[in-house]
Amino acid sequence: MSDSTVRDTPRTRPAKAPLSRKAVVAAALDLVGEVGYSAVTMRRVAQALDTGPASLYVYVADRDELMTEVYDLALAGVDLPGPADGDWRAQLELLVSRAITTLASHDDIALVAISRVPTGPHALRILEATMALLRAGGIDDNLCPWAADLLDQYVTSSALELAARLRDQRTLAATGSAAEATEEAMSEAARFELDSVYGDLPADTHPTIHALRPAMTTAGRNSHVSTTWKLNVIIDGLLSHRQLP
Amino acid sequence: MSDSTVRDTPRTRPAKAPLSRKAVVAAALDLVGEVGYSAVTMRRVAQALDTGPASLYVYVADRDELMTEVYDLALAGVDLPGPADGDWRAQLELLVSRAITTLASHDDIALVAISRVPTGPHALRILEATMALLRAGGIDDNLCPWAADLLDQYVTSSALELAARLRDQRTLAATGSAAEATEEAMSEAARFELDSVYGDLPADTHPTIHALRPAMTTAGRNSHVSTTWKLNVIIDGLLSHRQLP
DNA sequence: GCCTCCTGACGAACGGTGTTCGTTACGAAC
DNA sequence: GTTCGTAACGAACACCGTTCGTCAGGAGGC
Repeated sequence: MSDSTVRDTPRTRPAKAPLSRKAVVAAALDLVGEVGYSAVTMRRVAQALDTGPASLYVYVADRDELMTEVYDLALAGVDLPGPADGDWRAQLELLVSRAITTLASHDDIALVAISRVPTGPHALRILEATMALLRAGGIDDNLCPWAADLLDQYVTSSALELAARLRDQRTLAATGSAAEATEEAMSEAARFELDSVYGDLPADTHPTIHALRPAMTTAGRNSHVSTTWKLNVIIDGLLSHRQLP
Repeated sequence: MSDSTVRDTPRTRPAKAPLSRKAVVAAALDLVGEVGYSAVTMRRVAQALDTGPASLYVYVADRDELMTEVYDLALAGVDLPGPADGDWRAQLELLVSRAITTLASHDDIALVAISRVPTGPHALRILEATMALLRAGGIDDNLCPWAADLLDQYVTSSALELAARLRDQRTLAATGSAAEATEEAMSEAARFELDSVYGDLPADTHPTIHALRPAMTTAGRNSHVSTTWKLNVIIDGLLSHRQLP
């Protein structure tokens, strides 16, 4: 960028680690964290690797395949709980919340899992651990796949919800001058916006929303406590459907 | 396209109903059903209305706003259950499954609801009905918003899963020569693909998946029975968390 | 009746996207 | 030393969302 005395021909470039599938995927994952999922373009990935977009297609079929790999690499950051973390239920809750926070820390990468059943090595590693915990909890063998699928749906959608919240927080922190952009302040802003929507609703057509309006906003959608509450709802539901009908 | 004798100037065009926000949104919704969510471009919407892309921006701020409107219009197709449909639980199950199938019939339109809390009139109509049913089921007032949020997460993610399955079915029906593209055959194909993934897994690193392999595939991921099972799991979980902790 | 003004319509263009093609240049094998 | 397969890449294609400046046609004032 600055070395204007030396021509920046490919020959004068410093080291330039050779391209590889792993390097491409790793660069894309970093970029997802920096600029966001939808802003990760083939051109930007190439630029980060100091090459042109066409060069990426040697290692990756298309953007879809690249993002599928990025998704699995993101899941590599999820540590599996062990016996030291408590009984099966405590471990399952820990695994699920770790998966959610890890995925959400990479923006909307969970979008990859929404139309596809992930089959990458780390996705399978987590699926294995999930089903082992479910079996330990006494879920019927024939129901374990469904239960794991339900938990996966919950993980994916919660990760996307959390990612959207973090993104809002970040953009608000960037534009907000001096006002705190803490979770508190942010929730307050979102709460206010939603509250005005619910507040404008006529009481005769939407009586329940009207009556529950205080609860709708003070509860704080998407807060940590609501997330754990929802997960406990699902696990208890699973326990009451332990056996085949 | 064919009338080559008459110049197709704007002046010679037949009727051309005047543009309007409703007309734009309706055209976009139709297009979503025909070509799929991601293929609905401003240019295609404009073409369907026999105009240019720039003309749309008089009625719609950008593609995001258009799709948000399309989402709510899609929800207009969801009929609310009534007392004739059974008790609160039967009605809630009916409402949720109707929402899922309706959304999924418009491809990936549910993507709109994933980063945003929908606040359109029909979304609010359905939220009102959902919370009323939850209250009828004895869910604590302070928990109703969380419960509704959980159900909404389930609806959205299930709609996207179902939409992906319908899309696969359609493309398979288009390419498949004479082979039946029934749900059975399709499931079979997807099952085979997944089965090979699970089958290649070494038993020592993934013992649970290995042991449960028959259940993982015969169960038929995403089948109707698994969907209703999952919904029942959630509702029973909600019932066991009726009261504030 | 005429003129002005305003607003919906839209052609053209900008900057970006994913992807492909044809050509290089380099390293290994013979 | 020559050949050859292939990674690298510059250029281009067909699109995309969006904006700008122009144009036409109807409403309102004189």
